[in-house]
Parts: sequence; structure tokens; C-alpha cells
Amino acid sequence: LKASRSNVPQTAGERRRSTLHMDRVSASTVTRLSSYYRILSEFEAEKVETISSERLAERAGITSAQVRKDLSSFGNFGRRGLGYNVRLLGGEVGGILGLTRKWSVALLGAGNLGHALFAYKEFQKHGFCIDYVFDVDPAKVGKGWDGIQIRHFDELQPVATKQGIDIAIIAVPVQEAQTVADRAVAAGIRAILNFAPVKIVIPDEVALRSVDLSIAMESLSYALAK
Amino acid sequence: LKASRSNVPQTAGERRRSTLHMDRVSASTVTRLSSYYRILSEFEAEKVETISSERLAERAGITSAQVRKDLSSFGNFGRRGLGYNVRLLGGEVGGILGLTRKWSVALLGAGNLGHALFAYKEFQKHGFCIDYVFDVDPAKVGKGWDGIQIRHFDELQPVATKQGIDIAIIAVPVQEAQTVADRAVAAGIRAILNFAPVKIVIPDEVALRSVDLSIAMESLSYALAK
DNA sequence: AGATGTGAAAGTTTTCACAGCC
DNA sequence: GGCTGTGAAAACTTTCACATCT
Repeated sequence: LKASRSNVPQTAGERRRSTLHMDRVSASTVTRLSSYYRILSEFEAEKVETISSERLAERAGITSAQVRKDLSSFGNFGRRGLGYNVRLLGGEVGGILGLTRKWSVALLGAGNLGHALFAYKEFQKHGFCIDYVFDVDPAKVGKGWDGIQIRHFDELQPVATKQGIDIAIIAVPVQEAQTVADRAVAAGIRAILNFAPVKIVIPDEVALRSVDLSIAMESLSYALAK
Repeated sequence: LKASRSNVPQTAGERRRSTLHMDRVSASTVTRLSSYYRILSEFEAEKVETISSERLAERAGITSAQVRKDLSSFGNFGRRGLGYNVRLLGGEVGGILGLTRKWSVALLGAGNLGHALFAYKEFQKHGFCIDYVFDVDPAKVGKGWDGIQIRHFDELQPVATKQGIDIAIIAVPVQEAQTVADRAVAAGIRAILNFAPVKIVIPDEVALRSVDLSIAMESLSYALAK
């Protein structure tokens, strides 16, 4: 989208180094960053202080060159001859991924999948705490999970406006997914994680990621069928 | 792995066309195949008989050249000037993905996530029916979901040997994931779908796909943080 | 005319390999 | 000696564009 800055002369004052690096980062790099973050937490728990790209790569199941390239898109975090400081690098990666600040998350759909996501420990561990749950089913609205009350979908807009919601998780049946996404966008939500197996169309400025559970399954089926 | 055939002269008699095509197919192609399959089912439900790569691409949100390239790795399914027959192509794609035969699936871990996967409609719709559920928790073992009894993990090996299990879904906590995977492999299971956010190490001949729910979330967080 | 199937071109991602610093 | 950071090469993926068939 935006032109790479490397050939744009720095006009209005020098920018900070760390921001200089971010030309255009691929989705796979961001995905790997998540796994580096998890691995760094593991090493930190194991009281390891310093780590080489080689050892980080080993745990991630990739090459050390890949690790260094990925990290180098964001800055120079290592020290030649030594490696990376585990705690410092963890902090940097966490910062890049936006895990140092708290995001307000709303769960749209309180069915089986919704409940599993609500209870999913890893979300909490990484600072994603589901603050609001919405559904249309009168049998569910008003009930609570772990102290969080399930609200009616009609409250999405007012809650988003008053309290602010950063991320919406769509966990409704396929047929309703697009409508629910539209309402989330209308409510001003800027990021959507979609679990319904359907292509959601929303404006470009809203971030969208989809997780399709069947696709992984079908890829296995393909592997077996060969 | 295998050399491309294009420059290998056909020596010992003509091979069948459809098998000739499969050199080495990328993971992204297989992923897109899943989405073509879903879209073709939709078109079939809409009573559309013939479809062009252009219209298929439009629904999938990609280019028509991509659709044609993907399909051409498996055979010549279209007719020039006309397009593809929806029902026939659906059958071909389903066959390629191994969706025409029934796979026996075991769910390992009967927690929240396990339950959501067990109840997940899309798996059933695509012919993946969970036949067995295993857990270690004595409070769960012996109880049943929808007529399927939860068994103790120790029964995995005998059940796999006697009844045969094609695919194991790992839905246990991170710490136990590797152990559970090892036991699945030891029981002779050839395909594993892992939901624990950890790198599982198993022999190459066992197919493994991992779905990490946090990674999609962190990718959104990254997008918001920019 | 209309749309596929496919080489060749363009673009992207990964790996190599080594200069440069600790 | 050890290990990062990074241009250049290799590998892979997507798009173009057109010959080919109905």
C-alpha cells in the first residue's frame, strides 16, 4: 500500500531507529513473531538469560537465518558474538505484537464454540480478556459466565460507544456471520477475529483474521488420501 | 521431491491424465481447494450448473488465474469456452481432499475446547464425525456426550488397534500435548490435528496440522498496535 | 466469441554466506 | 571464536497473457 520509505529522504527531522525498520512485514513474519514470543517466555521461565538465533530457531522448528531476518525487520535487538537477551527481546516482541497493552474484547455468539473461546486459558495468558459477551438467544441473554453477563446483540452498539471495544470475536453460525460483522463494524470496532467458515467482507480499514477449523481438518484428510 | 515430469519422456505406456498432474502441491493450494469445495457446494445449492474460474474466484476473493492454476495441478476439469460443471468439479475436489470417504476421528481431551469441537457442525457437514472421545479425568470418564461415551486414555491403544482411528484431535492442555501426541503415534494413528499452542514433534510419516487460536488474535493485536 | 490450461514474467519468501562487531 | 545483521541467490508463489479448444 504505502511506498517503502527506504528511498524517501528523511525530511522533517530524524525518525527513531526502531521505527525506521518497519517497511512492510509479511503475515508469516507476524505469525512467527507470536511463536518467538511464546518460546521466549518459556526460556525466561527456565531462567535462561541469553539466547542465540540458532537455539530460538531450533525450538520454533525453523532456520536461524529466518529468525534473524524476522527480527531485523523491527530493529537490532541482538549483540554480535553474544546473542539476544531473553527478557529484553521478549519485551520488544511483546511490544511489537501489542501485547503490552490491554485490548478490550467482545465475544459475539455464546454457543459451544463461544464458550470454549471464553474459557480459553491462552487468551487470558496473553492479555486478551473477554470483557463482553453478546447473543440473541433469549434463553442465554441475562445469564452469566464467570461473572460476565451475556447481553443482547442490540447492546453491542451502545456498549462499544460507551466502553470501547477493540476486538470482536465472531462465533455465530455461518448464516449470521456477515450480518454480525457488519454490526460490529457499524459499532466502530476496528478488528475482527472470525471463526465462521465464510468469507466476510468488511471495509479495508478494519482488520480481519479468520480461523477455519475445517480447513486444517481437510488438509489432513488430503494428506491421508494420497 | 519428485522431479517434474514435463521433460521426462513417456516410456512405458501412456499414464492416465488425471494422475499425471500431481507433481508437488503447495499447502496454500490445498487450503484454497477447501474453499473452492465450500463455494461449489453453495453454487450447487443455488442450482447453478456451470461456473467460470472468474466467478469462482470472485466468491473466493482471489484471481481467476489462481483458480485455474490450482485446479490444473490435479487435472483438466474444465471445458474451454464453457467453464466447469459445478457438480462434477465439486466431486473431483471432494475426492482430492479425501472428503468422499469417511474418516474415523478420535477426540483427545474432553474439556471446553474438546466439547466445542465435538459439537462443531462444520466437521459433521464435511464428513468428519468424532467417533471416540478420550480423557483422563475420572469425573468425565464413563459419562457420555450425545450417546458417545468418554473413555480413559488407556483405551486409546486398544480402540485404535481394534476399530481403527484415522485422525486424532489434540485438545488437551499444553503440558500434556506432546505426551498425548506420542501415545497417538504409538497407537498407529497417522494424522493429528493439534490445538495446543506448542510445537509437537512426531515422525515425518505422521501428518500434523496445528491450529493456534492465540496466533490469529496476536496478529490482530499487531495490526491494531501499528 | 468465450473460457480453459499453461509457459513465462513478476513478485514474494526463504536460505545462503559473509562482513562486521563482541 | 562466536553470533548478528544483511545483501545476494535460490526457491517458491502468483499473475500475466496467449495459444488452444468448444
